[in-house]
Amino acid sequence: MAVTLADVAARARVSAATVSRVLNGNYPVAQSTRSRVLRAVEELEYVVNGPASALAAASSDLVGILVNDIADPFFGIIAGAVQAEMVDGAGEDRTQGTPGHGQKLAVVCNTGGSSERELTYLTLLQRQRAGAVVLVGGSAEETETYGTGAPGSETYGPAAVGTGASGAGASGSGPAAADGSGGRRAAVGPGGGDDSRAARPPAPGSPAAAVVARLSRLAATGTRVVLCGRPPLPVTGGADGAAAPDPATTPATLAFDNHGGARRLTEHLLSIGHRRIGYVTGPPGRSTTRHRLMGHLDALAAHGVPHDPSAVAHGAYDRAGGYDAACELMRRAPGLTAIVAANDAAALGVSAALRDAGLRIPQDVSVAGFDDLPFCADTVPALTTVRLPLQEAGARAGRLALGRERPPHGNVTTLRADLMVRQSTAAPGRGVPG
Amino acid sequence: MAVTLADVAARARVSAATVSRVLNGNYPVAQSTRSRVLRAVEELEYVVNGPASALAAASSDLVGILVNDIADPFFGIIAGAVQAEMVDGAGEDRTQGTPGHGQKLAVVCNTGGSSERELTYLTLLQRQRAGAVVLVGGSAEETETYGTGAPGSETYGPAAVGTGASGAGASGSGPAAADGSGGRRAAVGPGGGDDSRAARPPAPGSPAAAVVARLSRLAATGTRVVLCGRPPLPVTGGADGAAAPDPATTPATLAFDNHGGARRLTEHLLSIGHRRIGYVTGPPGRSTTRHRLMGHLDALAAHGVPHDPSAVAHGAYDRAGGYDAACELMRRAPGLTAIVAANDAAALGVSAALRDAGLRIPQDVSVAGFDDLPFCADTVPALTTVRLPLQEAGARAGRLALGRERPPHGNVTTLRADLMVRQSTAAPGRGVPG
DNA sequence: CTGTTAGCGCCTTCAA
DNA sequence: TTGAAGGCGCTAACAG
Repeated sequence: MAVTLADVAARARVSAATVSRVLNGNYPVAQSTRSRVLRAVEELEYVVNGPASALAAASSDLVGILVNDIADPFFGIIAGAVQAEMVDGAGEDRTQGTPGHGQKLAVVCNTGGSSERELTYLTLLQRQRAGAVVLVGGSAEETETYGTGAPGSETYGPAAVGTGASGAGASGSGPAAADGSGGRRAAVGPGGGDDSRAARPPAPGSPAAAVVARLSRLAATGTRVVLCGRPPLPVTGGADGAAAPDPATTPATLAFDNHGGARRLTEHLLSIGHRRIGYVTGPPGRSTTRHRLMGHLDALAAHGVPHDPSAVAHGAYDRAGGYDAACELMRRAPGLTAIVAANDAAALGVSAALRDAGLRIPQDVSVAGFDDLPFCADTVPALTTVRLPLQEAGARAGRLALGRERPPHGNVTTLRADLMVRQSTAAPGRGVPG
Repeated sequence: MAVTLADVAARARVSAATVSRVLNGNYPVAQSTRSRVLRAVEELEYVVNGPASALAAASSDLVGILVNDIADPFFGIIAGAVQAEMVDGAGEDRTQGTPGHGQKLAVVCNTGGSSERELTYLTLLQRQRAGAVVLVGGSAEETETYGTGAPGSETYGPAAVGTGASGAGASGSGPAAADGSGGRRAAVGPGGGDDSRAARPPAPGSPAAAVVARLSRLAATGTRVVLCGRPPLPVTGGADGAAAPDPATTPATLAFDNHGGARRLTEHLLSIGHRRIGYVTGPPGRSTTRHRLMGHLDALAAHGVPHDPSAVAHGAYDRAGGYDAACELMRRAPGLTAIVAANDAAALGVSAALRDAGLRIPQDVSVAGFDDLPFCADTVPALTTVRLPLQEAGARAGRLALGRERPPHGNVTTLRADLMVRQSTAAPGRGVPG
């Protein structure tokens, strides 16, 4: 059917082995032979058979990029940066005449944030013997205790996401203090509350646990695994061995400082006088959702502002989620003078809801987002938000996946999250009417 | 190293062939044997070797989706819809226990709109023996004659993109009437001006030509090729054979009615009284750019409004391009009462530029976009635009790629483009000051 | 229904 | 520097 190596070899009057060596450029070949082979390749329009070469070489040039939502620019920007890194980086000893040879095929897969689909794609990629896998965006977490943010919901209790100062293994510390009554963690310094701690171990048997297991196996079989905008993998193996995480098998991680960014954002609002601040969360069961909310709550606690559960509404990372959650907040938490959304898209929805209710931004109510997507500067009023270095994160993830950049000590890097104050936040106004 | 079929076979005490049959579910196997095999698969955590099976079966489950800009929601939405179709559709006779088996690995590749990178990815996909390739978004075109839109620039001359009523093979009809003096095409009925005609043939030897060639070869070797939001492939082979396009080798095409949508949008503005209408184009050398501009110009011509080349500024499909182009328009074309942008993101930039110049929308100047991305409804004021059925396009493209939907007669479907009138357009105001 | 037998196209020693 | 030969892991006839 298709042209094969043997055809090229015949035409160039050499053996298949020689053609292979020319094409892979990893072995000395006489210049004259080389050009003869190259010409035959051209004339025959030969294209390497990827599966065959992957089979023989036990490796492929596939690199998978898993994202939660491909339609969300947050992921698009990161994925684009990863891909750009792959394309640029592979141009070194390319054999001219065979375009794409030596290139990585960086492909993005859309998981919709579901661990099941994540698992499906990981399996598919493992089947293809992908050389690397980059997972972008928050990981799924258990959500049994997810409710309305009321006291007793340990999921969001400050203790569960402490600064580390409260001791290791805090996950069993119970529901206490979820209402923010404990100001004991007020001294959280900068950098003390990032997302670089390992994610909470998922329930055994859950899809999330399966993802973790499969990632370890991938890493163990030579596939580079990179986590980008995602917390480090939980330490597995709990009871049996207490085995220290093997650096070779521990995925390189680039975590955003979601917690710190959220904290600084809320601190900004507090500093300009707000006391009744509403919060619209992301979807339940996502690490990012939890980290951002915790940053917000920690800021409140640190400033002695009691946490009012009714000021937290559960939303999603999109416009509709923000809109609905804002409506709910207006209904049940009158007096709010500011609303923080878990990301920019949700903030857009919040703004729309407020406007539809006849409230002005920021004169009546302040609004803030998170991520600083490109459109933030263009909204009216321009949105106060937290800037995440998406491009940089993607580029570094790409380099890590290629092995062109050494992972940092401990395999975890935390990327800064900078406050961007714009026009959507101002001193408290009349607030949401009661 | 890794677990192989033979390992599973040994453990299940059957032959490798039987294991293969169980896994592929395409052949009868006794229930008892089947479950024994499945258990062995589980216990050994066996994962099929994709390359090996692709080699043996001479096909793979890889499907490539090529987009111009993965960070642009326009592409993200379509790509997401394509992927969703792949995931949902394959659930039929999945062998429980081997997640992902029988699934397609739909992957998106970011071309940046460059034919070179498009070619690179096509080569890579061809190497992997991808089962299908979906190309999303306008194709690259030659741009030698691209200038300031002045008369004489045949690239944008109405004749080059006629309704078909003016006879076949109109591409040589010269630069006449580019100033809109000919109202002869005023009677363009609905659906008469879509993008379903074949794209202009690229210059021989250009990367764009190479893309066309490679697509034909892919199609000829059994890879399904689908064009989505992209004009049909130009008819190749010009002089020699005049071979009628082989339906089996002609890619299925889903084209948006860019031309008609743009025309209707400008007609809307004309109908509410605008006469001095500015236009911000997309990047040069893209079919979409040309089609949309032509729709605009045709509407002007049809209404007897002379075309003023200085009212057309060349931009890009992003916010920055819109901003800069709008600034240029304000400088050189005073008196504009409306500005149409080639897409929504650019419209955002146009709006920002106008606002920065102290102009109100729509009281002073009306603004319109194209695509109707989700954020359009949330801008202030809400953006008048043209809605493209992105989800539907992606879903159908996915089904075509899977062979689950028959391509239409002639292999080309044109998707509607509906005018969405919102608050950013109104009766002419004071316009751009001179 | 199940086992046996050949390759699929390429890479990689091992010789020459 | 080049050729010959074996095998990567799986699938697809063909027998039984």
